[in-house]
Amino acid sequence: MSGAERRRQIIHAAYEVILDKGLSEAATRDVTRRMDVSPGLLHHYFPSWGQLRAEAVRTFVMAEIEEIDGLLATTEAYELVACFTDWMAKDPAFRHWGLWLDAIDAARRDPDLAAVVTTAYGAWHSVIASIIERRVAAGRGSCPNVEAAAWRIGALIDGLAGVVALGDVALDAEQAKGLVRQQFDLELCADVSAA
Amino acid sequence: MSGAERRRQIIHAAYEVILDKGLSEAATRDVTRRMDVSPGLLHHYFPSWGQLRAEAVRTFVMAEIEEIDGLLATTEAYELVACFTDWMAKDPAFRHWGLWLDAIDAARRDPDLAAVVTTAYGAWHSVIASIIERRVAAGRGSCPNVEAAAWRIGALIDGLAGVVALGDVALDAEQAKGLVRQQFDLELCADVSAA
DNA sequence: TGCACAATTGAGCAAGTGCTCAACAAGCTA
DNA sequence: TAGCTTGTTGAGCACTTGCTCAATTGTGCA
Repeated sequence: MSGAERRRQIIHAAYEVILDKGLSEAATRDVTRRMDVSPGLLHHYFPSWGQLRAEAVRTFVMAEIEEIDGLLATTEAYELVACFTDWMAKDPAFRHWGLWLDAIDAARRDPDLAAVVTTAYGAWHSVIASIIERRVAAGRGSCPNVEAAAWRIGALIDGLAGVVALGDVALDAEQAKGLVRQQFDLELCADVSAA
Repeated sequence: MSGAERRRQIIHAAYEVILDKGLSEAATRDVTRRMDVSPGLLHHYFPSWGQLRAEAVRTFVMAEIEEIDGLLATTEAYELVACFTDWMAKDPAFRHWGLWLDAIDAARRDPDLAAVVTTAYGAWHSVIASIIERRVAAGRGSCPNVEAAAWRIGALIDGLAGVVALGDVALDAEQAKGLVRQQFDLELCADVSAA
């Protein structure tokens, strides 16, 4: 197998392991075992587990953002919010948010991950801001401070993801969807001046 | 030293270690080393590290909630939001949110922690709901759906805590404070019907 | 065919993990 | 004083962690 292909395969296996066991409990041997290769192979391609971990998070978090970005690009303005919230809650257990929540948490102690999360956060912020801008441009509401609104919606989703992914009875994916939709409504007709 | 006192001391030491190293990296030996006692002592008081960990999180998270609850109890209605946001951002680096973010994240894989987080989340939700209710009762705004508003504000704060605690330049504590204050304004004069 | 270089192996190391357990110390009761 | 309970010790076990490295395999070029 070629070097580049193997590299990609390792990143993918690492991603799956992290999704299963969580960032902090995933181990190098989990990855090699899943690929059915020797434990040493991993370090032939990646100098350290930390770097592979960050690379795996980067690859798949950015892929998710590109996915929703592409989806929104072919969506009419009046359907943007519905499209966005549907995508957000595509898994009823919010399982695809696990990696992201893990990454935000671990980034506080891992500089490699911090860089990844910071970049992703910027992209995420842009996606939300562009939804608001397109809706305003289409004459469907006004928004006095798009930046602030985008920050609020982004943070709201992260927070909701934490509760829903908890799997408790308190809040399910559908309710979270509703709450985010209402937030868009609040932001798109509000008259609150920026601080 | 009496058993009960020693127990409390261990919980406190565990809390400090967790605050330093994070939930997933903190170890039993860190706790005993910090107390300058033998590694075995810990298991004389707690059957497992997981249970001590959950107990430490429970103790200090509930203490935080009682703190803000007590603070709000002696606050006039028109100052409630300011009091709340000041308390929320009492540390400019949001360091006191680290344990809470850690706990939410780890709770997905740790049933003991899940129970703690669920309870705390309920209390947290009540604190926010009561702020809204008291402001409405004082004639300072209306809120068509207090439950939904409280969920949104709670999740918003968790999400913002994640960004701010990241320590990046993107968003600081003061900005987070402003965003939460604006959210209260949005919720307290909005006319969005519940889903 | 032979050589070179890459990919791959797997034993193994040093460090760290939670936890056990026989032994010891200290204080209280009988 | 003797005995018992309780707090405390620390060596040690079985296991996992990331990572190393000499040895081996395999593939493509000369």
